[in-house]
Amino acid sequence: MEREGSPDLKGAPRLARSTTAAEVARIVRQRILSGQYKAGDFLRQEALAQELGVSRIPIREALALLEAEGFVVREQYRGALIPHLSLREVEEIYKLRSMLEPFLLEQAIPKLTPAVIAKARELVMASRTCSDLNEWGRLNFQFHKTLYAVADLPLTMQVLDQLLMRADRYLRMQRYLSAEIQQESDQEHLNLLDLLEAGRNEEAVAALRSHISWNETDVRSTYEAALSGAARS
Amino acid sequence: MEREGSPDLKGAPRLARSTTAAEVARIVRQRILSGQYKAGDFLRQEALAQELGVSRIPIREALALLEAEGFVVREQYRGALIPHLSLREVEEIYKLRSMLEPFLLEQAIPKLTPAVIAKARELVMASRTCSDLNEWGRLNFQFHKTLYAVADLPLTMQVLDQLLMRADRYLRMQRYLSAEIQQESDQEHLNLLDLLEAGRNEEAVAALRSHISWNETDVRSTYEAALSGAARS
DNA sequence: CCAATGTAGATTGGATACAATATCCACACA
DNA sequence: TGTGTGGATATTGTATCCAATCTACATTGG
Repeated sequence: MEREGSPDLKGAPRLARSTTAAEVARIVRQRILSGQYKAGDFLRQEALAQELGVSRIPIREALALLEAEGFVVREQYRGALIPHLSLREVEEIYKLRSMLEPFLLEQAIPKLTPAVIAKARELVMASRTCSDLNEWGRLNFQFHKTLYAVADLPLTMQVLDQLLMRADRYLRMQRYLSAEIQQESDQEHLNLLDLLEAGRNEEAVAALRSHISWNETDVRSTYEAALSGAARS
Repeated sequence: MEREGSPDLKGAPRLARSTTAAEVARIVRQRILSGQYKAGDFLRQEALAQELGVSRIPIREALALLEAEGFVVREQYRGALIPHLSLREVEEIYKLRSMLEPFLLEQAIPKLTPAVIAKARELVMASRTCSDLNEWGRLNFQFHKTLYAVADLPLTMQVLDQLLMRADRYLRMQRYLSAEIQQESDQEHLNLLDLLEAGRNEEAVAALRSHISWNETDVRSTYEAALSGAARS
């Protein structure tokens, strides 16, 4: 009977789930992103196993996955540690995004169809009336990925995916402090779509660059404000 | 007694090994690169476990690692499959390298010291007198990574690391057909170091771009030659 | 009082055995 | 010839056990 919201995987639907490890990774990832698990915490295998109703084996595979994604750092015989956010990492993430995303957009533009742009516009509209933090982040991802997908560059997309997931930890921090940034972001997305529809491609790529750059500025200032608020190294 | 060369991990030295899974991943990765395991093959857990003298637990974690690195694709209830090489992936790898590596070199240049350049020169020299294929690839990696390391951009380096490992599968294919490409590559590396030492930084970055571009041309032509040799899709 | 040492509990890493589930393949059958 | 069914095979996951190691705390010596 109990199904939705229950963390127990035993009763989870057999369909719509690849492996238990992947599902565990998904749940733990969400919890790290949502702040339920905090930086500096160790993820205890036994505790996770009991809470999710699975054995330690898939937990360990999930932790391996999350390590590859940068969500935890595993130290031998000590456990899986959630790393602290760092300004250095923000700078790297945004530098890499500003290299990858304009490239992806450029490659995508010749293959863009009205249907793709319509789909992207739908995602922005949904994001504007979205109050849930997790959902907003997901829609944000989907927007970018929808546009880039037509470029058909799976490896590049895979690299970007991991960057966006990492960036999400910082984006969420920002959301706690200022909410109108979301509106600005959505507006910039719409503007980008308008430019693409009008065939003003170079301006669109420039707008994307500027969008990413502004995002970085926001995240950085939020990060620094958070640091000055709480005494930290 | 038996130690060197034995694939059995039971008797491996306790030092210089983090976890069994990481060691298994390292061995399997080498075997994929060296062609001992071929594209299209499935890696069987039980077979690997028996051959390496470990249980299937670390094997499974190793396969998870290798999947994150793109060396295998795991299909549920079917196993870990070594993916075929593809021209599309070559193009993506080299496009990404040509974005990341010049950036890394630019960031590294202000921090380069004579000691670092000397270390890099040593690596090229060693690579010139190196007959072993595995060793040559390792030296090649080390050369690039030594220069970039001083930029102190760990995330970018991690991304590049995975790209270089993937690229290695294609580089090795090339080596089977033409050996003098190695000499050319070494020469270009030396040239790059000369430019850096002379402080001709922009020329050095340009030389790196050209080096990567030439590499791609070589790999592509080798790939296409191999395809025309063996009938394939 | 403080530092070094030592010991006990907790935790990870790994082995083994076993159950459940899905895939693959060969063989019987229409 | 084409099809489908059952067993062999392989992966996925569970349960249990043990060794290696880390952490915290207590003890001891100065």
